[in-house]
Amino acid sequence: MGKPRATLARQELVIMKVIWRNGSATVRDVYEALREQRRIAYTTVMTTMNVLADKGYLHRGLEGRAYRYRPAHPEDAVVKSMVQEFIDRVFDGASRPLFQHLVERERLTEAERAELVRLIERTE
Amino acid sequence: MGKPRATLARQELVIMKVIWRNGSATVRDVYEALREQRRIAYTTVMTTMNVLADKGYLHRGLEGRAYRYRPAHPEDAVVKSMVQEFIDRVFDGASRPLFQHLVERERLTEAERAELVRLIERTE
DNA sequence: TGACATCTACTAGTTAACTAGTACGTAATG
DNA sequence: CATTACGTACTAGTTAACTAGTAGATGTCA
Repeated sequence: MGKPRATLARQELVIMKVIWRNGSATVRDVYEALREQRRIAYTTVMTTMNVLADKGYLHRGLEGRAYRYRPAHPEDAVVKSMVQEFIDRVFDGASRPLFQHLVERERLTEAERAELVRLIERTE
Repeated sequence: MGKPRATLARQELVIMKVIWRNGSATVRDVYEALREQRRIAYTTVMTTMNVLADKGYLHRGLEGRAYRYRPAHPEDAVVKSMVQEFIDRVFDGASRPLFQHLVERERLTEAERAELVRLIERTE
């Protein structure tokens, strides 16, 4: 009895990225882009894009005889909510542990550390 | 044709957290813990814990007439790989954008900023 | 105009995640 | 010893995600 999740699934996010990058896209546009990476059917892309429209992530508008899909929300806002969901799910809402993981994740050079500090200081 | 994912699903993570917190646990232990939050069947917990054992996240050992489950990997290591997977999936492997989101995510007080800077400086 | 390309709508099959029931064995207890 | 409690094994149903095929409409072009 799985509960309905209005979140972006793996492949849905891949498709959204293409559309965000292009500003808008047709099924064919996305199909061509995905085809460069792997084998996938045109109809698979179309079905997923219609799911995204149903979920409210995309708006459809007729253009000639094909539909053109536009993002309903800016990438930044959607990614932000994904980060929030991840923090909630994995760290019970606390962002500090994630910070910790990030700074420990990779060996930071002196320059990179300085860069991060600057990033923090700069933010209001 | 979904591909097999050896990742921790939502409810699986919830259960792992209980077991990490306790060091080890029986099905009943986890069942009792989850019951405090919501309605769930004993057998549901058991099935999921056996899935976790199958996936290699838990080891089972008989104790009396019940099994005792122990984490196969420390929480830190598993969470680390989850962070990595998230960064790969959402930010195409770049951790910087995630940093950016984090520092912008919440209004940081002066003290919190200082805390973060200290965290960065402290890390080797 | 006939063949072919292109696009949508509709249908449907697979896997993972999640859920829980039934059957059955064993231990405890009156 | 009969009943109850508790644990596992096995089965199975639902939803979301992912995938792709078929049918049919329409446009294009030789």
